[in-house]
Amino acid sequence: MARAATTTDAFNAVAEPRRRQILDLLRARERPVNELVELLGLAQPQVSKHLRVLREVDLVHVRDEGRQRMYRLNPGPLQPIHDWLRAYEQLWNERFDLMDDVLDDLGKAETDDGDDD
Amino acid sequence: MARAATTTDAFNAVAEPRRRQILDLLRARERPVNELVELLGLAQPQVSKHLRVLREVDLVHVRDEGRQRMYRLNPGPLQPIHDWLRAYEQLWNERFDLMDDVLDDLGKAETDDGDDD
DNA sequence: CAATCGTATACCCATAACGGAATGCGTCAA
DNA sequence: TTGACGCATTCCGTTATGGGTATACGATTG
Repeated sequence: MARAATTTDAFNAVAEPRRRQILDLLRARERPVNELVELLGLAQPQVSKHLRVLREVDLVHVRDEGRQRMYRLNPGPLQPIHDWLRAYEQLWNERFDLMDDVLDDLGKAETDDGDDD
Repeated sequence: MARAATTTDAFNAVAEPRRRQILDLLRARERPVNELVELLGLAQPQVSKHLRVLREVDLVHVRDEGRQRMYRLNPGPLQPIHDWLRAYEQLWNERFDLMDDVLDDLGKAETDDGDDD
């Protein structure tokens, strides 16, 4: 088996920096492929391919406008990532990092008061 | 070029579901590889390999305890992901999704009543 | 109608992931 | 010391990525 497809979910889709850039650019407003190509400094086919991935995980919506295709951000699928991170958020915000040192100490002290061994 | 290495950053490392599971398990407390193997139902080598990736992006710390290796969560590297998502968080919390429908309608109606074009 | 623009797709290549299986290596027990 | 345990590493095969380049396709223009 290989790595999970980039189109599996937002986690995989967003692991690619260029695709994050694209989403960042679309946060301001919808844009045609053309414009993304210039802003990213990538070749047009690569941009189209990244957009395809983003489309497949529903992170962007497309709208036909003449011969242009306007891409618009759809942030919804990012929410699961945020939800998953929520449980970790407190771990670095609080003083839980102090527990780091405590655990380290315990690890070194080990069987200080235990008669089990 | 291939996909960026899983050890490039936390984004890539946590794109893999199993690795997210491992982190979830380590959130409760530090655990030996052994225990993760049982809880995940994976073969031991695969778990060790996932742990290697997590180590390389510094999402876990290891501590030697006899012939066991205790793995402990280090949530810090997750923060950049959270930071990146912060800009999007408001987009799904607010009523911005209403704008979705409006824009969709505009896209379909297009030049229905507009002589702009 | 032909020519051109804006995009998407097809193809090629180099790279590496992930799982499986075998093995290496340090630690502890008898 | 020999053997068992806990874990890491190596090799294998399959799969798909992401960039490059060429091309196909619909829409607009002349």
